[in-house]
Amino acid sequence: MARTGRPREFDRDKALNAAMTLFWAQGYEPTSLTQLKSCMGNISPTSFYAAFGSKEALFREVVQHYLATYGQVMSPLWDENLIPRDAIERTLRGSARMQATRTHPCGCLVVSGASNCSPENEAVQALLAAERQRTRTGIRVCVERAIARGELRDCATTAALPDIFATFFHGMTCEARDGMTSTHLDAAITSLLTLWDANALLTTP
Amino acid sequence: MARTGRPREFDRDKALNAAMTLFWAQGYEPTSLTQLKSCMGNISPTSFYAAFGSKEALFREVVQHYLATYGQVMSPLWDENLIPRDAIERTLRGSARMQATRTHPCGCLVVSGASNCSPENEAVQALLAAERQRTRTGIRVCVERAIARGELRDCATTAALPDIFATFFHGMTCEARDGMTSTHLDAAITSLLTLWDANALLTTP
DNA sequence: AGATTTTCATATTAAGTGATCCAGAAGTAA
DNA sequence: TTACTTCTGGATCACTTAATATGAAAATCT
Repeated sequence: MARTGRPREFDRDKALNAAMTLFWAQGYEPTSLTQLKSCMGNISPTSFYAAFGSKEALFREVVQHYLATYGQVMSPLWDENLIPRDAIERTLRGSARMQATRTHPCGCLVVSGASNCSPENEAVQALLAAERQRTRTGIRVCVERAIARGELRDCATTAALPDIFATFFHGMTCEARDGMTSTHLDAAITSLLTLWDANALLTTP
Repeated sequence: MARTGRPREFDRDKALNAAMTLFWAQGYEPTSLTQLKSCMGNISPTSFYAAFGSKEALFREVVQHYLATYGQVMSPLWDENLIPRDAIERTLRGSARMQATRTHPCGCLVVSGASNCSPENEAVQALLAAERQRTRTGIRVCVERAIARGELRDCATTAALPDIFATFFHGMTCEARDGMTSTHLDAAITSLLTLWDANALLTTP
């Protein structure tokens, strides 16, 4: 990108990662420019704005970076090569493990990154809301695919499965942040999936 | 309380309710004193501090008020006269209906009231975290009581039930705020409870 | 009445907010 | 070298934050 001129003295990727950690832990609004600049390597305001544009632009970049890395635990949802049940199980277990890992802030950035917002930052809130909606759609598509493939009965219980999984999925953020371990979440997922199996249809091998 | 002196010109209860609505919608930190004073009836800073002490003191009072009113949807959890399954079902359905009602902000204040916090407001965050822990305990006690009463099998699946219900319960806040209707939540609860029934023991009538 | 108590409106505080300006430093390109 | 581009540090911007100070207004109590 910058082929000429004075080279940047700080590592942009490291700074982005540090910002992600801070936003992840505190959320968008409570995180101040002062905190950000500090954790990004004591960079100056000028350097900050030259490199990232604004606080909101940085947050949007952080979200993209999060989705491309930690957020990939949800990629099974969109993998049509996987059996639907497998896709959902992998997503839930992968998210549980990721969200409860203590090497970074707990919970999911998309769920808790901008949950408290004043009216002037509605756009930031909407950004994450849209991403959550995408997840719900992915879950629903998986369940519908399972029904279409004859792996799941088409009944009232299975019709509610997408909402159950989505609610449980988003609830994990609260639990992980409150200290629930990956082991506990995993056990809960195991039990929750018996709800799927109780409505599964036998497929001839 | 105030028997003598100039009487207060604004309605303290109405002001508290208005503050609750604002905190409920935006969360603790993004809600400014200016917004609060405005929605509480354009009261002056002096009146505000005389009546409520500080922003944090007001929030604590708001939480108590919330627990004493809207938060009562969880009271079945502590009602030992109820059959455990009934206690949990009433709590879930009552919360779902309350959280999705549009006459006030969606979701649960205890879950979303201080989810984004800077370090200096950890105490506020801890206040709500403690309340959520109380809920988890209530759910767990219900399940354990059901097992002790012989209404639920004592197995791995039922051991995970408290965590499932708690995670789902806290997840409802995210769903309700994102627009999920009471009807959808209710249907999800119905299906989720089949997980209980699948592990229920027959009680001789 | 007059003393006391409490609330009110206005102005103001110090600190923090996100964001910009400017002069100089440190590179590349001719 | 000289011209050009980009980054850095520090000062500063206008604005908002939560919280106070001051003095007058409005009630009760003696």
